[in-house]
Formats: sequence, structure tokens, C-alpha cells
Amino acid sequence: MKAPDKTRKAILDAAELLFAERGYEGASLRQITSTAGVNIAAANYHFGSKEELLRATLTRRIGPVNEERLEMLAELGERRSAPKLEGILEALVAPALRLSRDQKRGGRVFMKLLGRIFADPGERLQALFLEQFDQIGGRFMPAFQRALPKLPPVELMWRMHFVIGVMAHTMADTQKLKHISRGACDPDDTEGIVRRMVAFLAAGMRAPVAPEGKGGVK
Amino acid sequence: MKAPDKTRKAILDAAELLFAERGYEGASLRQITSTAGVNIAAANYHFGSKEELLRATLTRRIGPVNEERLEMLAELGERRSAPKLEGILEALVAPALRLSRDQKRGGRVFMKLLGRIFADPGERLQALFLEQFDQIGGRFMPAFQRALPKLPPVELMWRMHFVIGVMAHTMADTQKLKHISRGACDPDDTEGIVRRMVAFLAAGMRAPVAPEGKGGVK
DNA sequence: CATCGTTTCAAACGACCGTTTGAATTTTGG
DNA sequence: CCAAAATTCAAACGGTCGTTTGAAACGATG
Repeated sequence: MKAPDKTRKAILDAAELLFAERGYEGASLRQITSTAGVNIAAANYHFGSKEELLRATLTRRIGPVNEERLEMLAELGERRSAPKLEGILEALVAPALRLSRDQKRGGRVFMKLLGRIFADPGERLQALFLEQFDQIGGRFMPAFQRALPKLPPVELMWRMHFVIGVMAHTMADTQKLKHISRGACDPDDTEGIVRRMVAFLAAGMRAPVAPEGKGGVK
Repeated sequence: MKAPDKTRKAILDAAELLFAERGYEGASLRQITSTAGVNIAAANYHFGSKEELLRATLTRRIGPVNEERLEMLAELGERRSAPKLEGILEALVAPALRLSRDQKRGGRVFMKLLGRIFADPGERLQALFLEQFDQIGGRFMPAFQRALPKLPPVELMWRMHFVIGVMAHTMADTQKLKHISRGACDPDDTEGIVRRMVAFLAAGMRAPVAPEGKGGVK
């Protein structure tokens, strides 16, 4: 039970890299298995199909991240005072972003993949994301609701949607911003990004609900 | 000069639809031309290659949106008082989101495509986006800077990055949120989304700059 | 050491890909 | 109205795709 696992890992690593770099359709099994240094048939032998390989690539990383999120959230609940909004946001955002520092767990490559697949409404993967979201959203929503008791639930949902957008976009794009800012913004400064993101998002979450404008009620 | 333009338009419409639905690699020229009801060779005849077809699909819509953005921004400058942050954000965000209502200009289909391609670091398209961004970013950055004189430029760049993330994610995903909110959030209520987004983003932009935490200065 | 289930491998499968060709057809301009 | 240019079309090009096959190599177990 040593060699097979080594092959599996090699394929998953290569798939993670190439799916992130070229997208699901853009990366071929031949490129993946050749990068992994294994025969092409090994991919179908171990994972059944290309789509299940993508699935395995995602679940390998997402699980631990979500566990870390829930742990951080649980720790907040154990304090004497009610959880602060900033703490909840950090519990939601930091575990995903910190992956970038931990190259052993896939690092920035997986961030890119996740941000990319998230924008990719690949039918079959919707189910995977929805089920993951239920785990996370189901726990974070009440926490947010408690930290923002005056915010109507519908507004909260929209704002969580915005939060996810900031997270996904920042995760998907690690280098573009560095270029357009001419080096002023450092995408490797994970803790700085978390700090900035939490500040930005907390303010957005606390924003007063905008009244319906001049336009009709619709 | 009638039939050729009709063919061009049919191909662009079909390409827009299928690129949005399945991604660049996922949509084939055969599917596109067949949807358009034209011969497959017409695609290469009129556009040269698949990549240039994608390019044409994007530029057809982006140009007018950016013009509208700059117009709205210019109008703000003509008022007696200094432009308000909310106005600038709306000028940046609303023209793109309002595409969703205007089915004649591609509607939600193009929103999806744009959000998708944006998350797709397709090498060759980076240039196109960077050049579009220079047009827009070059004009909006000073406006933001004037509305937020105390915000350091580096922080401003990060926050513009966050703004783009919210925009891209909301544009790319039109229906997912409706499902997970069990219908409570209506993705067709464009003006409501603009209102909520501007409120959220304005608060985020105005957030006090978070001091560096306990962690080292890095 | 022989056995049997597991894993690897080269080769091939049919399907679809983006692109090109050259002849037919339509449109244009004198 | 007719030559010339622009456009459409069926067909084929060489390649690559995801997947399957059946035999060879391997590993654990008795």
C-alpha cells in the first residue's frame, strides 16, 4: 500500500497544478499523467474519469480548510463575550488564504484552482460546492446574524455573497494585482491581505442598509 | 454588406452564449457555428481563429460599457461639489450590472462570460484586460483618491481589487445565490443589487486602515 | 515459492478538435 | 449584364481528446 498511494498523490498534484493553470477543459489527462510521471491509464484506473479526478483534487484540500474554519469559529464561541464580526470574518477567510503559505498543502496553486473552478459553473460541480457551502454557510450565517442582529437576513445573504466574491477573486488572482500596482501590492503578504480583507469586509457588513432609491419598488 | 454582417452577428451571439456557458476550451467552434446556423468555416473566415473570435466577443460589449462608465464619472465631476464615493462606485459598477437587463446588448449571458473569463488567466487575454483596465483604472483611481484623501494609495489599490472581486463574482453567478437563499435573493433585481453593492463597497472603502497585527512586520 | 489480487504499461478505440482547401454561390461595381 | 470580388459550403487535414483493453510486472499472503 505504498506505491499505489504514491501514484495517486503524483496524479493529484499534477492535476491540481494543471487544472489551476489551464482550467478543467484546458488540461488534458495526457498532460497531467505525463507531468506526474505515470502512465495515462493510471488516471482512469485510480479515479475512474477526468471529472472524478477533479472532484478528488478539490475535496483533498477543501475538507481540512473547512475544518479549520469551523474550529476557529468554535473557539470564538468559547470566549466570554459575544463573537466579534472581525473574528467571524477571519475564521471564514484566513484558512483559505493561508493555504498560500503552506506549500506542503498545495499552496497558491490550489488557491488559483479553487478561485477558478468557483467561477466555472461546471454543472456537475455545483452539487459539490453547494454541499460544501451548506456545511460552512449553515454555521457562519447564524454567527453573522448574532454579530449583526439588526441586519435583515436577505441583506446578510447578499453580503455573504459579496464576501465570497472578494475571497474568490483574491484567491484566483495572485499576480495580476502586483503588475498593475507596479509592485506596490505584495500578493505574498498573506497576513497583510487577511488584515486588509477583514477590515474591508467588516465595514461592508456593518454598512447601513441602503433605502430603496428613487426608482420604483420593482 | 448585409448578409456577411448577419453571419458575423450570428456567430458572435452564439459564441457569447457558449463561451459563457462552457468556457473557452469547453465550447467548440462546431457547437458555436451550428448554434449560429452557419457553416463552420465561416468562423475562421470572419474571425481568423477561435481566440480572435473570443477577443471579438469581448470587445463588442466591453467598449460601450467602459464608455458609459467614463460618462457617468465625467458627469459627477461637473457638479459643484466634489464627487461622492457612492457616485464613483456606482459609475464603476452599475454600467456592467445593467447589461443584465438589456437583453439586446447580450444581457446576462455576457455578464457570465465576462466574470468567467476574468477568473480565467488565459495568458493571451491578460493583455486585453490590462489595456482595458488602464483605461478605467487610470480614470477611477484619481477619483477615488480625491474622495478618500486620507487612504494610502497602496490600500486604495487593494480595495479596488476587492471591489472588482465583488463585481466579477456577482456578474459570473446569477442563479447560484437564488438557490442557496431559497429564492430570498432575486438576481434579476439589478437596481437592488447595485444599491446593495454600492452600500457594501462604500463602507468597505471608508473602513479605517487596519494596523499591522501582533504578527511581525514581515 | 507459488498464488492471486493489485497495479502498471503500451497500444489502440472512436470521437471530436481547430483549421484549411477548393469549388460553388452570392454580391458588388463598372 | 457581366466580370471580379466576397462569401458560403461540403469535405477533408492532422492532432489530440477521454477512455478501454489485455497482457506484463508487482506485492502481499498462504
